[in-house]
Amino acid sequence: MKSAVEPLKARRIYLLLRDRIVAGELPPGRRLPGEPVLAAEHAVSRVTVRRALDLLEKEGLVQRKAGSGTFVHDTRTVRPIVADLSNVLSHLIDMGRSTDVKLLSFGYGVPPESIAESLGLKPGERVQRSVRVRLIDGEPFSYLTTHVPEWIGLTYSEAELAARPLLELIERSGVTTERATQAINATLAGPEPAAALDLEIGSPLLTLTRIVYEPSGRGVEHLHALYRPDRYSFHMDLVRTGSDGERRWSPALGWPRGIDKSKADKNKTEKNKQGEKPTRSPRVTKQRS
Amino acid sequence: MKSAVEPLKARRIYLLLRDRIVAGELPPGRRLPGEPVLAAEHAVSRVTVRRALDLLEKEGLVQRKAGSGTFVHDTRTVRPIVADLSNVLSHLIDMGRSTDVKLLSFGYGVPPESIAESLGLKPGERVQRSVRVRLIDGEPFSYLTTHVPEWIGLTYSEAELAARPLLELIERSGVTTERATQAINATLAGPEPAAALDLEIGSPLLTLTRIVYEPSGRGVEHLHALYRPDRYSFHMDLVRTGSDGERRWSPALGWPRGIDKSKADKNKTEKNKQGEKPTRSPRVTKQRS
DNA sequence: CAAAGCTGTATTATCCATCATACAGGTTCC
DNA sequence: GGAACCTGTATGATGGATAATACAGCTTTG
Repeated sequence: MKSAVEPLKARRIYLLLRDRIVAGELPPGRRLPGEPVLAAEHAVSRVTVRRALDLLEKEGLVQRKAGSGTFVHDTRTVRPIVADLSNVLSHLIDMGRSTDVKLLSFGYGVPPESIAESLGLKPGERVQRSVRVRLIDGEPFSYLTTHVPEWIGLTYSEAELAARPLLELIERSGVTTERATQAINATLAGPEPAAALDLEIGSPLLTLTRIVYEPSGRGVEHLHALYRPDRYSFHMDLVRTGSDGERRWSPALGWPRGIDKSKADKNKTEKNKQGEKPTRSPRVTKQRS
Repeated sequence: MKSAVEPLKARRIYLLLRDRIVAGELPPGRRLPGEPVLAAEHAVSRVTVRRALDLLEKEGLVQRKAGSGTFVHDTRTVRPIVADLSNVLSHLIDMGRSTDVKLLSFGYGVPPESIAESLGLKPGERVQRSVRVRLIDGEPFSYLTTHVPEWIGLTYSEAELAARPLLELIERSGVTTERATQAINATLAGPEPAAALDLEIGSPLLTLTRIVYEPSGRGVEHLHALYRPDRYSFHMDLVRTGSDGERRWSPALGWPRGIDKSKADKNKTEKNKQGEKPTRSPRVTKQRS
């Protein structure tokens, strides 16, 4: 029979420790149990424990000091970018950080059936396919694969795609975009995304699949996005709506400053809990839409 | 030099093939290249290729026929549950499927600092912590860790928690919930979640962290949820809003019918469940005939 | 300073995933 | 039927991950 492919022991221990760290069970600054102790606890050799700690260190979750110990790193310094549901990078703009785009692949052809179906294409209809990587401060954080019907794709050049948001190019071509559906999920990094995102194969990735429709109902863009979870995540504010019978959460439409708030608030609710009016975040929009 | 912990080759090839399948490059029904061909392509032995195919088969992505070949399975029969952003299982209700809850852990204590901070607790303030697993049709799909201030948690019993939604219990206690923030991300399964969700360690998971606030701004619930991506995903409809200068996507509040339709075709295959009981697969390491 | 920790590093032995190969049995097609 | 595929299964050889052990150098503590 097959012996199921089991993760390496080092990886096992890495995941275990990582969980305890991100769960807060091991708070920032705390010293981890010594390597011999960990080795005994998990019934592995010290070499294996060190491999696990190597991984944690490479991810910036712990910091090792020779002769002293291994300490949980203050992760607050390494925060992921925050995006709202519209995929707008919230405080990216405020902070004036720059994003670059690298175009990995560009071409035309007949798409796989699943894409054709979701775009509502006629059999054999051609699309433009592109693969892009987006970087922030030189570090890659997203891997985008897009499919656009050929008749739209032909209205802009390869260089334009690398320079401007795709949706802007689509709208410039005269198409009106009105409706979209998107799904968020998780997956593991295959070889190409892993290489492009500077990750190891098998790393976790956040996925977003979005299909944009024009009013007639035809699809005009199919986006498959992969995000590094340590550099990107989706945030949103919810408000309780509906009358008593059918209560549920709805996305807050007031504007995002939500995440920053949830963080700024914590200090506030503690110290001065008089209802200070939430300061309208100064919309310093760098105009990047 | 440290030889970095590299994923097993079998896993590598598994991920590669999986990507090509879900991307639609290998459409349902298509025969995969033969095992010897795959082995040559990836410069590995046939045994390793088989291990990769074993994984794909176990996930239902391919179907093997002795003497004939390995075929891409029609994945449309194995679709994840769909939830909107409010975390409401959309057509789950329509279809009359049942969800059960298993309570894995229940107790009171002082939470880790990161939780206390996000709930806005006073130092040393106690919380109720619970870990639950949610199942659909007997299969686990989510692993929920919740922290609730003690004064709220004491208003209901352990049994009630296992039977009713937590938020309902909180509101029953007299607390009004008004606002919440949530973040969606991805991670790898550690030992406990993996066991509870019937997954291998290192499987990808979708995460949702939600903090619910009462009007005064105090946190009343901290939820950390892990979802199996093959059984759960977030979907939403977006509409293009805003005037010309500042166009963006907003969540559509009207009801999703787009996604439901794509799934409405329930070609129930007979391959659903064999009589085998999934309780505990005896880890057969070696077997000689 | 000295003792007791700790991390960093090296060595050798063992175990397991992978390799290379061979063969059995089913399916497809001529 | 029979050739040419395919998957299923078994074998021994090999290499990399892990184990067990030892020691060096640093930090903290008394």
